[in-house]
This record gives sequence, structure tokens and C-alpha cells, in this order.
Amino acid sequence: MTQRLDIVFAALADPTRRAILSMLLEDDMAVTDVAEPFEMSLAAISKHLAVLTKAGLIVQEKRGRVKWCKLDPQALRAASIWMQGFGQFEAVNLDAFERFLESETISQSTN
Amino acid sequence: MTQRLDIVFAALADPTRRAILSMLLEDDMAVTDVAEPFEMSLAAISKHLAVLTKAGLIVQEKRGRVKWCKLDPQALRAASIWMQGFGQFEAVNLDAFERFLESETISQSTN
DNA sequence: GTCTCATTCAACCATTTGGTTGACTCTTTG
DNA sequence: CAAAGAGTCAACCAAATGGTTGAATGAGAC
Repeated sequence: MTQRLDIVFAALADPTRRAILSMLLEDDMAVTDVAEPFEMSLAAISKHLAVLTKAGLIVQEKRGRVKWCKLDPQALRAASIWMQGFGQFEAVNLDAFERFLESETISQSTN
Repeated sequence: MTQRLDIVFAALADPTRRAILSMLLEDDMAVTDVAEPFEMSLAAISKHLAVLTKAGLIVQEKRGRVKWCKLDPQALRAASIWMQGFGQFEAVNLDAFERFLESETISQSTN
């Protein structure tokens, strides 16, 4: 469990990977399409996706020659439970979340 | 904001640092006392505390010759808000959290 | 069967990370 | 004032991270 949190939090610590998760929140995507908005190589994105998969944050399924990436929010649950222990966060503030997502743009996530 | 999440999640990705946060959940502690249960050097713990401070997860206050470490759950709020957007986590399950904390022991967190 | 597209692999590189040890700076105490 | 305690700094090291490029693999399309 401890190890799982290590890799989940480490996966979330990268802005490119968080941006990918936000994109997958909209819809499932092929690897090439995930890579398209970023300025880095496809191989780099492939590595990021491997990290997200290892963390259990996404699942990848190969259909034909394209590999589909799909959000799997289950891994976030453990992390969320851990965090909820620190301070009584009020019920989800969706307005704040949307404002946040706007600031979390892809352009800002290119290291 | 994005940068802030980077360092918050990165700080949480280390089991030693998460163990420290759990300890501080109980009570404020001096640096030396924080270090006591761990098998690593005081300097290493000092570095971990610097990371936690930079992330805004703790605050440190020097009184006399001892530096007190105090949990500051505010930084977790941004991270929590971000995560809540992925999947509708049910209301805080405190039982699960307590079970989790039991498994998150210090002995497991020594790399 | 060959070309092309989607993706990964392998080797490499620079930077960051997590740890060590020993010297150093304050602050308190005797 | 001198000694001891609390904590950080500096230099160093090994391993992990995030990126690159070029070759390789595998599946469709023509």
C-alpha cells in the first residue's frame, strides 16, 4: 500500500502527466493523439503513459494497431483517502476545481 | 498553481515524508524528535523537512535552539481539489483511512 | 508483398533525488 | 567562558527521472 502511494504520487508530480489525465477526463484517446498537443517526442509521451499505467491511473488497451488510453480513477482513491486524513476538507468545491483546471493548461506543463 | 502541485505531489511521493506527516498529525515535534524513529541521519531528515516546508505541507518555527515542526494541511487542499475532479469519491471513509494509517508504518518507509 | 502508420525499445545524456559524512553555527547550560 | 545540544551546510555519491534520437516491431491498407 505504501509502495502504491509512492508511485501514484510520483506519477501525479509531473505536469505533463497531470495534463494527460485531464485530457483523458474528456475522452479515451490513442497514444498518438495524446502526444499531439505536446512539444516533446512521442517516445517521451509513451514513457509518461507507462508511468501512469504502472501507477494504475490509466489502463491501456490495444485494438488493432492503436493503443487506447483510458482514465482509471481507482488509483486516485487510495491517495485521496490518505489525504483526507489531514484536515477536514470541505465537500468538493466544483467551482474551485473548474477554475483550477483552467489554470492547469498544457502550455504551462511543458518543462 | 501547476508548479505548486508539482512540489506538493513530489513531496508526498516519499514514504519517509508521508510517515513524518502522519507523526505530525499527532502533535508538533522538534526536528530531533522527528528523526528519532528513522534509521537515517539527522541531516537526511532535515532535508526531508525542507522539502515538506517548501511544499507548504509543514511550517517550522524556531523557539530557542529547537525548531518546531507543525503540520500545515492547507497545501493538501489544492492537491485534494485537483484529485476530486477524477471520479466521484464518496464521502470520506474514516474507517478505511484508519486501516490505511495502520499499514503505513515507519518501518516500511525506510528505503 | 510492400508501404505506411502506431508504438515501443535501446542507448545515451543532463539533472534531480535521497542518502552519507564532517565541519560549522547558534543557543543553552554549567 | 567552555562544553554540549539542536540543527544546517557543503561536498560528495549512486540511483532514478525526463528527455533525446534512431532502429525495431506489429498491424492495416494498397
